[in-house]
Amino acid sequence: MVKNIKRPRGRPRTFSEGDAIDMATKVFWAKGFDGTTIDDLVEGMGVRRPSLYAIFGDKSTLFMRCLVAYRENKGKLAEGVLFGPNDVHEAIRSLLRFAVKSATDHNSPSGCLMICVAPLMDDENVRRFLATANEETTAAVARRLKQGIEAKELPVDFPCEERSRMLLDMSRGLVVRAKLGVTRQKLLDDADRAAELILRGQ
Amino acid sequence: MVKNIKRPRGRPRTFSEGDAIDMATKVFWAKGFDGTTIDDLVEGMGVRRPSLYAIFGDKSTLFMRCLVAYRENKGKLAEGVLFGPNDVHEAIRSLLRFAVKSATDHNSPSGCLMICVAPLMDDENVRRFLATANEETTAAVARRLKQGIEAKELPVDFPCEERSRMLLDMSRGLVVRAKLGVTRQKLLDDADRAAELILRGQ
DNA sequence: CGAATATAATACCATTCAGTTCAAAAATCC
DNA sequence: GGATTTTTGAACTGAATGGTATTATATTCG
Repeated sequence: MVKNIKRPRGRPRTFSEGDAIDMATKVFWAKGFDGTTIDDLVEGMGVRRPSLYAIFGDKSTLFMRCLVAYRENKGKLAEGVLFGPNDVHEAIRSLLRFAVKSATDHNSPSGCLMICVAPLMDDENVRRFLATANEETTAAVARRLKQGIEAKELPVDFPCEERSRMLLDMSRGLVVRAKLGVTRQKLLDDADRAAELILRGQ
Repeated sequence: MVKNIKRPRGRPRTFSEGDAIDMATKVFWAKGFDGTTIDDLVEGMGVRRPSLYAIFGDKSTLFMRCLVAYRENKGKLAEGVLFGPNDVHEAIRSLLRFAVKSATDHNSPSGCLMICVAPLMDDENVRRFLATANEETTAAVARRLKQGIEAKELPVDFPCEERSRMLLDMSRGLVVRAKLGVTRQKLLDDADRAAELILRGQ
């Protein structure tokens, strides 16, 4: 029963909506919002101008969709790493390494859409989204650290909230350096040392 | 002898070159390179279009001048803090606090030109400048940490280079959060804790 | 097959943009 | 005072940009 998806009425699309969003994301990620033209998007997404406007709305609306999809993708992967089977030390180390790998992946632009691109935008929706995402991510990392306390992997007085903020600040710093062209290997080494310091304090 | 500055030949300028660069810097800092139009600069700098082009060159050239001036200004201030009369712990703490204060100053845009704006630019000169600045700043902080070892304020085996990179990554994270709208007070508290952790490992 | 529907493809439009031209104005030099 | 120099001020230009209108094409439904 593969043919369960009933074809819609009119002429079929030549692209998948999800793929198009992913491609648009890469364009914005590489060039920034203001640096991206509609023609860049048309070329990058493989979607013609009128279809682009009809299906995704204007440039700001499209960016917002990209941002939401980006956070969902990266968030799921990060959560998998953070709440996987590893102990807390390995989980945190892997989280920082994941940030570095994502920011230095040669199959996508360097840096991070939510750190290097979106914060510069003059858009209330974007601002709110980023602020909320920051709070939620901080809370998630803090939750994982608390689990580490419960598992006796961290001292009972470990300052989870504070160290969670530090971890995320650290990852932002590593990601910005990735954007500056520092190599993946150097950043991965620094990520390991940062995890070590933040968790064990040495 | 105040009148020692001989007036140049033609019609006098209605602006100071240095002030104009400072104002242009604020415009780029707030809106990003691609988000800034020449009209924004004309309005922000108080310099008319033809004068702007005649004196400062095109938009990219002007940006580069702003970037150099920005680094010189902030760099001098940061150096004063870092190599001032304080012990190494206070110096490092003050350095992080300086970054936070600069990124949350209500008299200038939030964030940092060299962290939030310039890395996004597709310009080889800018890239080289940022990479060099990063290396030089890392080296300067490491030098200050080594002085701390010599002054017996840090253990002899203190990993100066590594911790210097961590400190700067941390400051980048704090600055990005400033751009997201986190309050100065919260960031200052986190800066204090970060300095504590990075220097004393707890 | 013919009507209906949805996308593709092309061309178009008004606006904005980076950068320029040129006459008028304000100063110094001789 | 007249020539010279430099900036100002306003208007101009060609290209690029965000967004749209229109027609052609591919598909389903009856």
